[in-house]
Amino acid sequence: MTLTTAEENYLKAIYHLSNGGTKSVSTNDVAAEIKTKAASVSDMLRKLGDKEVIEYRKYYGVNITEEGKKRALQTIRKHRLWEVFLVEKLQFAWDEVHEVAEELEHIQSPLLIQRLDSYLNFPKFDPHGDPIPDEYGDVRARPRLALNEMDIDQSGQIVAVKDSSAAFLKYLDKVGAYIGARIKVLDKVEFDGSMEILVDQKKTLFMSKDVAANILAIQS
Amino acid sequence: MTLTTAEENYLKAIYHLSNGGTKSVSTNDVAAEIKTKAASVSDMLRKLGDKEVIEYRKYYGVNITEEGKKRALQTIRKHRLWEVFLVEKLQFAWDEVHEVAEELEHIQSPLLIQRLDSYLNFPKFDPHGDPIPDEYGDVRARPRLALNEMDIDQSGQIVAVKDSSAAFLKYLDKVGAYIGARIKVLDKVEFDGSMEILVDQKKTLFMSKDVAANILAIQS
DNA sequence: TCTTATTTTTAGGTAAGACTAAAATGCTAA
DNA sequence: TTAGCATTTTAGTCTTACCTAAAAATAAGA
Repeated sequence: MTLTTAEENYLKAIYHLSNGGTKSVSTNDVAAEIKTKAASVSDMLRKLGDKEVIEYRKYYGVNITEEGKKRALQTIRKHRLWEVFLVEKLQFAWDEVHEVAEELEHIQSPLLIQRLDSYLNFPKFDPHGDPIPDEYGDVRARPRLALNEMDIDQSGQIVAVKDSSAAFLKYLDKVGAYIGARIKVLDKVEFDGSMEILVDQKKTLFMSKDVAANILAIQS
Repeated sequence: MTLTTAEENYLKAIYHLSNGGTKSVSTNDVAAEIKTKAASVSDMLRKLGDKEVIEYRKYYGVNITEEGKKRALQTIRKHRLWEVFLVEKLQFAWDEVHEVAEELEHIQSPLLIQRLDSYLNFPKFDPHGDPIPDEYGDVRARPRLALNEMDIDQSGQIVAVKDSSAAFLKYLDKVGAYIGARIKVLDKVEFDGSMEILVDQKKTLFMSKDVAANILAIQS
């Protein structure tokens, strides 16, 4: 049973909103995520329920099924592999890749994805630091913490951002932060939570608590 | 003004059937090419006429306009660049690329195509030997002739096939011929037009006139 | 030229995926 | 426990792209 592009997009949205399938999701939430109207979502939920990728009880929101989770992860895998391709091979900036990957992820060809994966050397993370599921939908997540949770003198590496809006990504680029950057916490201001961060052992960066909370790192 | 995927496919079909815009095309021909019904084609022709990419006179078939030609060539350019990518970078066989390229050609991103072109080193021909239009729609064609038109002792290089059906491509692969192969005509049998061809200075190949007529080469 | 055969178009219908407006359901606070 | 509000669903349209069947236009042969 195959899914249309629209169905794949709904399923992906439900997967994300449900936190990887751990909680149920309301019609309105899906509508907001997909930027469509609740009435359209109701229609689609009935269809996805029929296809058994979600469990749908009218008026009570949806839960994603195991099959649905698998499908969503396939789409996410394709999206993230294309992002790696765009950044590593075609020199896209990491704030330019999302829209194009959103189209590319719907190309139907298992062979294509297999070959792309191999061509990119089986990457485990996309340019935003998000993990790439393997072809069975397994994800090997790294423990991460937000920068504002790190203590003074701790070192690590930026691996992801929470808010990956173009605006925030642009801001990071401008101040010289990026996924993969090696960082060290030089100082934390008690009363407002703002921080002083050493980037790549040379540049010093000041950031508000809000910004720090949006940046995820692994410790080292 | 943008075209939908279906509209792009119709336009491409009309471009091909009209021999690059040199003759007009009938509704039935388009229906056969697209594998749809004449009634659906009539609908679409009206729409494409409104968008001024074709000139449509009811009951008299269509002619592609300059704007339409430009659009069709853009799509062909994208298709062929993706084919090069699939064969050169992802190790696809040349009889496996068509379907996937058919999907990839509809991805909307001028930047993507520009970067892909550059990444592939601005190829001028696709894996089937067909020329890749530049971003303005210009094509630099090489003079080619069918193998059966070549004389004994003439040398050249296979650059394309007329019938690029999977069956024919598979057959060529099996006998050891391919786009790019250096060839020399060793013998031509008068009464049935069959030929003996030396491939890559080592392998000798017998082929019927029909097969030879399907293989295009440049002389050297 | 007129009748027939072929091609093409129109008319009317379907399915997907969106929409608006209205009805139904569930939740909460009095 | 029920009135009112928020959420969700249903009903009815719209557009795109397809379909079949029937009508109209063109082309061809006697």
